[in-house]
Amino acid sequence: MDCQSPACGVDHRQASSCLACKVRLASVCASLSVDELELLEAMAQDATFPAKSTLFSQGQPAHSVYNITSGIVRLYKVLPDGRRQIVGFALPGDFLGLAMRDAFGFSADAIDDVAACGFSRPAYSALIDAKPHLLRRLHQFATHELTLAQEQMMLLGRRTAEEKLICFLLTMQERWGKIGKPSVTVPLPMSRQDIADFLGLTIETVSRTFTKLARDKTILIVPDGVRLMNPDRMALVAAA
Amino acid sequence: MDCQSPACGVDHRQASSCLACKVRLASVCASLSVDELELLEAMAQDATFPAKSTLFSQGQPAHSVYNITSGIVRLYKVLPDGRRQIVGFALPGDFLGLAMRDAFGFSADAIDDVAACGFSRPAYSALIDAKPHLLRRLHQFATHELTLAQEQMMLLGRRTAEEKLICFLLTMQERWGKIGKPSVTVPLPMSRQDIADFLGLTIETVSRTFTKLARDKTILIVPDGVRLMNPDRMALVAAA
DNA sequence: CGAAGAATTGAGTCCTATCAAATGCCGTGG
DNA sequence: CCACGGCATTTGATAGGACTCAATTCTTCG
Repeated sequence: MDCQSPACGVDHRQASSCLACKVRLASVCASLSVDELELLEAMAQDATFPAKSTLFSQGQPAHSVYNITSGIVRLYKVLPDGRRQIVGFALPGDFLGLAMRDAFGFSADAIDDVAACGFSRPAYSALIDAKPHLLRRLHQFATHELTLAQEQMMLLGRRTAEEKLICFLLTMQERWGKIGKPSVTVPLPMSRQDIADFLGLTIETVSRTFTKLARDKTILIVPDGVRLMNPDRMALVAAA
Repeated sequence: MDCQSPACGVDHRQASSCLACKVRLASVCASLSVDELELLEAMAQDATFPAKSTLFSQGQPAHSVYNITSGIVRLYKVLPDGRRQIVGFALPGDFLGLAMRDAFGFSADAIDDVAACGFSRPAYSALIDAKPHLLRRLHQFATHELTLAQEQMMLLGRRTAEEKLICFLLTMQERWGKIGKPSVTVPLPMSRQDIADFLGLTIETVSRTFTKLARDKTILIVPDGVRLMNPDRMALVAAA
């Protein structure tokens, strides 16, 4: 893997055991057998990205794909005048490299310290050709992402600021829950600006809406997150 | 194929020749050999849907997948209170059935008269298992859809009404162009309400924006479509 | 020709954006 | 330990773009 980012710390030793990988069962790798995992380890390059560094940028040739193993990544597009839309947050277990052809269609920044399992495009292609069940798994991931994207279109196009924020918090709770941290306290490592750019709002509106929900006793704002004080009422608002 | 829709006219004869299919090369079927196409013909069910009829509804068990061969379909989600978001328009060559698990995640209506090539889920699954290159093709389609969805998120979250409409018109021009109808006159078989629900606007705003663009001499409004009088200026606005 | 639906136009309002200022939060260094 | 500087966040005041409600005009089609 030729790492594109100056911030990228490539570990040129073999990836530490895939078998022991904490996110394996939640990732695309869940479709692989023990033998295949060993094969994978030989091809994978562990990479770490410090908080606020860039994994890759929109338009850059897409040399690698990544499996996020820890940390959180923001995926975003920008217009020439600077307007930014975050198209998703990648959590541990998520795969980066579905929606790109030769060049990346969006940029990706590490929000906190991120560890990822990288594969060069050639290695990735070879792997796909050799392992149809891996392709099936990738396709499952792609269709799942597509479903999420459609849900997000509904949110962006038709929901109010308060609904947007509530849906976002419930979605994050569910996503953290799926990777082993179910709790009414939802970690929010991203900034208010990130949340705004994900929900199609301004930072001020996000802040005001947080304040309003806190006054309502719907949520409790805690350092780097929120506690959901009334998930049922929130679910009612989110109900699709 | 058990057709779910009362409006659906299933043709229980074999599909008329896939080889002669006008949209084959633009569809998922482009990945198949002549032999495989013959196999496909045996499994496919031609179906027609009159204008304004429903192909399937959100939440309904997904028994079939479809290849659109003619006409245009709107794909949309609705909230309990009636707010609607169109997540896409399916044109000839497009495949319906990527983003669903057991149930359809969105509804689909024929806008004008639609012809489709239907496959039952079991037949579809069997086909995927037997033909890895078909799966690759489907995966290509899925990632392409994902890229479009991300572009749409940018549009819905960060663009103004005028930009939304301009981007929409250019996108439709390009899509019609790809299936063999390149022209500065862009057919718009869908209603203003459909366009509004696709762009996250109201019908009034869409109408006003059309009028404004026409006054600017940027477009010329014609029956069931528009003529782009200044594609360059439009492209400048759309530039991402 | 007339009815019904679709689209346009008009007037006024509201939600969210914008501009601006104050407050809070940390990490640094005296 | 605490003052300071820089940044993120919150809060306030105002403005504006899109929405809402309402009426008119245009199409389509029996």
